[in-house]
Amino acid sequence: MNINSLDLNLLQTLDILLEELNVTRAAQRLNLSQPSVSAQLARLRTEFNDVLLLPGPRGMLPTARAEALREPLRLALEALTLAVAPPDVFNPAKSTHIWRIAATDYMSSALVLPALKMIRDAAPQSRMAVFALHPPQVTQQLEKNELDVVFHTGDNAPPTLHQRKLFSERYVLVGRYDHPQLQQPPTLDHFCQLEFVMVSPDGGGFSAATDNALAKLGRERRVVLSVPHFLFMLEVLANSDLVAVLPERLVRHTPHLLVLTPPLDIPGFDILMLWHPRLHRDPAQQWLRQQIAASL
DNA sequence: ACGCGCTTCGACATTCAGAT
DNA sequence: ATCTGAATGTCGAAGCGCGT
Repeated sequence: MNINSLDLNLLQTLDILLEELNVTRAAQRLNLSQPSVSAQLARLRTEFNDVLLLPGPRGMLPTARAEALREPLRLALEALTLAVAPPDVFNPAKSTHIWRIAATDYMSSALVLPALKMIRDAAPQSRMAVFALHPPQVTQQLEKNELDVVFHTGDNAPPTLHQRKLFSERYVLVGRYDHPQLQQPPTLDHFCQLEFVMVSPDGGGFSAATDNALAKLGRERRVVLSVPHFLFMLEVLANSDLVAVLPERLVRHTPHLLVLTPPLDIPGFDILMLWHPRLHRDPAQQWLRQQIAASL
């Protein structure tokens, strides 16, 4: 018996033959002609080196080898049928899935937080793991099935991944609510005299989109503090006279901060949701992506 | 003898993989 | 893209064994 040369359809035929013990009825069930099933039985006999079914009164009688095959064959075919069946419709109420999402702390605040309640309500037994975003590694992480979904800015998104634009973000000027220099919307001159804190995810950066926009006007600002995380920046803003230019969604639920429109045009950015083509049609993953998009 | 069911055969069609 | 050969299917027919 060489499993590589065995036609799986022959096993299905044998299974039905062992049930019916009648070649004619087996042929009817298989939608084949009786001679075809007879020929398949002949091939099965060659493969198993056993006659398997002996002609008897009103049908066939199984050999001991055929009897021994009956149960394991049935179980194997059932397992195969289950394995190749179309995936079940995803049922969030019963799901114990662990969702794996990569995001910056800003994206966690803007995206994961709104989606969390919807996901928790609909799939209370599921869990969520948020990973730090490392843009150069996301393609590999998705390929290795280490992540389900990645939040990414619109520029430089890997083209091999599926993507959905979630929203366009704009920048706002933020400082503490009683900041003495923010009680009136600042002019460009006042803006350039403020002292800024900024986020540099890679650490140590003192220039960002705001500085590029200022440079086009021949102006510059004073960035006196560079931090790696948005969370620490919010603490700095609330407890000092430093100000920051931040994505609007980061501060829309922060009560003790003043949020103003900057006195110059700073190009915003798009936020995308990225996922691997392998997960594109997965019902559970489709549900997760729907929840995230619907929560915005 | 007859009916039933299995096997085998021949002729032909279809599908598929491999070669060109 | 096309050709070729193998495998497998169909149908119809015939032969065989067995039970009635």
